[in-house]
Amino acid sequence: MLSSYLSGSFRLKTDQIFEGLTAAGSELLLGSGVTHLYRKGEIIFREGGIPTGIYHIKSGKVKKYKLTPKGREQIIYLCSDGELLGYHAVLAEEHYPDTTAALTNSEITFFPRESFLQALSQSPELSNRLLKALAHEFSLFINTFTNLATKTVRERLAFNLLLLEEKFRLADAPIEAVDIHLSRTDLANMIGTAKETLVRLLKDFKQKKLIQTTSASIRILNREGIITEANLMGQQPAAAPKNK
Amino acid sequence: MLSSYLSGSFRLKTDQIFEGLTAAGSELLLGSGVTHLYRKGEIIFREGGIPTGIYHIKSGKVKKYKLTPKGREQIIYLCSDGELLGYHAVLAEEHYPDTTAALTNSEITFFPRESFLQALSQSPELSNRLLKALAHEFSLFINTFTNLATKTVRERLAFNLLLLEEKFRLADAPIEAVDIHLSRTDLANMIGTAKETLVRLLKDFKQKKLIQTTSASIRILNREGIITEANLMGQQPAAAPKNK
DNA sequence: CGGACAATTGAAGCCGGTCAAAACTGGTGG
DNA sequence: CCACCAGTTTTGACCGGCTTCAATTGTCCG
Repeated sequence: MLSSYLSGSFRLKTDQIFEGLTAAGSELLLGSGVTHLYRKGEIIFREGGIPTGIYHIKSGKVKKYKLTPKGREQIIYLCSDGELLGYHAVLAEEHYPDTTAALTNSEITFFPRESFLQALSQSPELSNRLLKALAHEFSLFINTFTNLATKTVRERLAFNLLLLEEKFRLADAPIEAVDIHLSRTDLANMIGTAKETLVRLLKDFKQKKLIQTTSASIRILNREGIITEANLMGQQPAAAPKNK
Repeated sequence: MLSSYLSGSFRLKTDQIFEGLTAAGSELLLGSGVTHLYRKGEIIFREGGIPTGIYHIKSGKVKKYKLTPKGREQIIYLCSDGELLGYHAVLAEEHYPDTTAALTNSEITFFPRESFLQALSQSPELSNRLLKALAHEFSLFINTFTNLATKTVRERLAFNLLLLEEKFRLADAPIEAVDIHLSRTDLANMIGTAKETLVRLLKDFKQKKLIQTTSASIRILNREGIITEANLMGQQPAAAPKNK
């Protein structure tokens, strides 16, 4: 149950999408990439824009978000190195549905639309991998969606801290030493709440010794406690269906 | 702006996914289908189940939902005739992320997993269509997600009424005579609120002559009014960026 | 050492959830 | 055809989680 929520849900399966592709088209694709450095805060593409290609994060972290009519950012997803960006819009032949901006300085490779589509047409394997990745993303997103719809802010915060811990964990680092490095505003916009509410909840978790905070980062001290707060399995007796 | 929210967002692009496919595999696929009648309320597949194939709705309507720990249903999407079900899980090679149940008596054709995958491997066109459909679904879902995260219940209700009006519109019927036929509970679970809240808002809309209700259906009387309630574009002056 | 921005705290009020009861509806059988 | 029952819808009352506005404190850099 719990594992089904957490496992794998911190990263999309786009990591190795280009790896080991054999068809001719994929070489063409890989050769056509241009790498560019984006500075922290820089926008990579904008909602409503016409997609001209896809992006691959070599290093760094970016946020995908949508601007609400009221001017708030709703963060939809955090991408980190290895992941692919902007291919939905190319595939769907639609404008970008969201905006992407760098959270940290990031190295990102751009592949032109045509090369991508050509590679796709010549490599059934690439096509299959993308299908699988998209379908997988979907089930993750459904989870996020349901959480948002049915959980309290406190529960969502706890849950997101667990996900973020995975996402900010360095390849070799022990899980005990993961610093979640994200501004209060961004974290609030991820969870879908106001900054102030977020701060108060963090304070509460801190007082309960569940986490440790500085203005720049958050670290989980008591994972079990956070899992309890996230209330991932509801609190009704696990195996007792109602009367009927 | 408005059109970008509404147009096309009432139905996924899976309608004609099987139409006009030429490759050998697709004939095999189509031949392998078995049609079955599901009665209102019947469950087609369950969250956590192993996907054994995909479903195609010949007639009727179904809801996709996730059961929350507290036992509530969060409805993720309504599917109507022509749409495809359950292919995400097959493609991702994962268990079903949600449950699907018939809202009305429905005729649904089942295609076994193997036939589907074989057709996919033999028909690049099918593969492309699925990619496009999935990518499109994504942008729709991002919209729904953002709405949920940032809008009030009242706004979400108004917005969903507009979408539902499209979905319940019969092929030839004028838009003025569309009856949205959905229980209060289902509608509440779609919007992500309590039945009682929903009822009170409907009452309010009714008093303002925006809609007309019976216990079994809802009809929009004043579309402009509902659009206003949905507040799709925020209310700040359209073209006046702040001071800076 | 300021200055600007981010984080925190305080206070007030409303939106929306929950519980409980009443009214209504559609379907059934006498 | 009517009375009845089960399930759904509607209404009422109450409360608590969150949002908002406003002011204070903290932090990072040039």
